[in-house]
Amino acid sequence: MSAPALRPAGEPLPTEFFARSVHEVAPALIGCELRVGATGGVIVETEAYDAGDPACHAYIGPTTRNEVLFGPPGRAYVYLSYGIHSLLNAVAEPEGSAAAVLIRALEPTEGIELMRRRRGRDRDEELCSGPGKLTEALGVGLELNGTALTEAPFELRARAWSGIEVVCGERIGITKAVEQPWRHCAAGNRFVSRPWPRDLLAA
DNA sequence: GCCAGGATCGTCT
DNA sequence: GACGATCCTGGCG
Repeated sequence: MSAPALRPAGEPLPTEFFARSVHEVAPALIGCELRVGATGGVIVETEAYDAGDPACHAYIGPTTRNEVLFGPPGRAYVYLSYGIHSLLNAVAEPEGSAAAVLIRALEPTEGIELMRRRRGRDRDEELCSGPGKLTEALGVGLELNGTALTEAPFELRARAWSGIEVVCGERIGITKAVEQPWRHCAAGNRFVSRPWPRDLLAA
């Protein structure tokens, strides 16, 4: 499987973008622009979950909850966490291979006033700096589970920033396979969900 | 500034 | 009946 060539900034991401290893898709999404309706921002933090990963919802096999993970790539997998927060993932890898990228943080760029109202916060750093926060700011709920990220209300465009440095480290908030360095961040970005540990490796 | 604890509910055992 | 891929608040220093 060969990696797609770099795309011009601002070009919509095609479905094939997601039809490769989740460990390629996760860092490639850093710097891409995600919009949902009138709101949006630049992706600055992601985490990869592959099918052989005990922390991945697909690890236990297909269920009614995780069936979207086993479907075609480029779809949104949205689920409820802690009974309160909707978390947004991008399904990756060819159909039948269940893997996904958790979108953990955005740098807000579009519809900031609307996001402030939805979040009840004013500071830009508090709008989308966490997986539960960004779904609230963007208005993403369970009803979008299974919809294509290449179609409305989603809009996903190629890397908006040039010369971005992506760093990786251990994932956050999980109890299984915590040692896997599958969290990816835009280096030095202040909109990530939390500062990364010292031992982060340059990727 | 840091940390402990509570909220809340769908999914799986 | 237990458990989260989380967030916010309040208490303490």
